[in-house]
Amino acid sequence: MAETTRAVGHDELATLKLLALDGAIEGERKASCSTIADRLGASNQTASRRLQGLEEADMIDRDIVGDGQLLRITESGEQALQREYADYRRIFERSVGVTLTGIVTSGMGEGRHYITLPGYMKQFIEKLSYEPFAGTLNVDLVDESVRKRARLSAFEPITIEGWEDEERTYGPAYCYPASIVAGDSEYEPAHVIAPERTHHDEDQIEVIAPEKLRDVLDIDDGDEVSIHVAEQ
Amino acid sequence: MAETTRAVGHDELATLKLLALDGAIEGERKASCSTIADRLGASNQTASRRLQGLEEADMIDRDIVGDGQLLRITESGEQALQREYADYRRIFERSVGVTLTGIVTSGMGEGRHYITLPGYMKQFIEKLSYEPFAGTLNVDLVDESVRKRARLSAFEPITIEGWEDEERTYGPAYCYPASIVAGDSEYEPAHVIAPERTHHDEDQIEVIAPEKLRDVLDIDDGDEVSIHVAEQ
DNA sequence: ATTACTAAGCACCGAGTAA
DNA sequence: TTTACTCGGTGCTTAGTAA
Repeated sequence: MAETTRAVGHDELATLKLLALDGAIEGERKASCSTIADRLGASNQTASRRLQGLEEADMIDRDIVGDGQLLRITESGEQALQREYADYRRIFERSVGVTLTGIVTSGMGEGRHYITLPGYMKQFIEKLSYEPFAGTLNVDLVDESVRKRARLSAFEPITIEGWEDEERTYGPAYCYPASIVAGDSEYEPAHVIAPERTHHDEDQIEVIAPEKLRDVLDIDDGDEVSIHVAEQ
Repeated sequence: MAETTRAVGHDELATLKLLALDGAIEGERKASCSTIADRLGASNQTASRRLQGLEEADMIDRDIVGDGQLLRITESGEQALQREYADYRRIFERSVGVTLTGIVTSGMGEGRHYITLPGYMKQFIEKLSYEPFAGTLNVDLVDESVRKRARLSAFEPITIEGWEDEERTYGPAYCYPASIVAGDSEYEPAHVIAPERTHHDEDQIEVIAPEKLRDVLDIDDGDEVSIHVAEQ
């Protein structure tokens, strides 16, 4: 396991939130310590240290360019903000689950190949308490859900460890408990499965379950399904 | 104007969030410094100080009862949390406006009386840039919107000052710019108007506009309307 | 103009203690 | 048990300075 990243304090998190409000999640943003200091109500030395701290904690990437710096929030920075967001949603909303919507589609059969590998399958049985059907349900997320998908990073996933054989290494994956709704039918248990290293703005999602979801839910390519990932 | 309350630091805000997660917005919650200290990852002296600070800042009410304390988040405490929540919504959602839904209803004609008083009317014309129709549209909010209504407190309102004549005093009110949707019609400009001191869980809302909304939107008692309060 | 180092001051933290 | 005070020690903040 890699060295766990240095934790950030609440002051640093507030600085990170400020950068996020400027759009530093979507891409690089130019800023200077003094402008940040003004908005924080602190000295620019403090702003400088906050940014250094966030960089040390791997929450931002920085390029110092003479008349300021180019800042970008990293994936773990976004996750920290998503966790905060989830807290506030839990405070002010009834439920904090995430419901993702999309269209059933045919993947390239990769999912089937990977999940049936013994190195993964053994962990599924142990950690998910069922033996998954040998295939994944691929779902093309609608635009709104592509964005909502990032909320998953605020949840505590079930971690499937990576492993390796003589030929190559197989990366870790995260599983999120979910229920799948299609029309009037709902199926549980199921899990959203995602590789540890996921691209930003991923527009597809894969689901595993003990049975063949296409059969038990009577769905096929082009049908709409909802994937409800439960709180905790 | 009353003495503006002492500002809270980010550490204190995090403590307030913790209490909110325990449900201290809805009602009184029992807690002790040591349990809070554990969850904060700090000493109970620090927890004690945080609670003192939050009380000083008028964000919580406390009753110390020997084997702990009874804590309740005040309205300004909830507002501070709503402002944070609004920040995170702005980061992760496309829009941070609030859309409230409800049913048109007949008020008791109080609104009409108050808004036509010269002490208020003069300010409306000056601050809203229109002369309101002499009456308010009363809307009974649906349950979900009763809760969402609290989000308004995160927005910057247009403040209508209170005043007094020989007989009595008239309290201040807040106006929030809004557009009103009924069926396929949308009307703008309009403002949600709320007295400064509002009860928790208020289930009705009043709207003013330059024209008689019942006429221009062709609505009557029992019709559903949406009130979109814009960002900023 | 930047960022960031160093050093002085001060505010915060937590142990001990009292009520 | 509690909460909250006092009091050292420490670490954070800011001013000044360098690059």
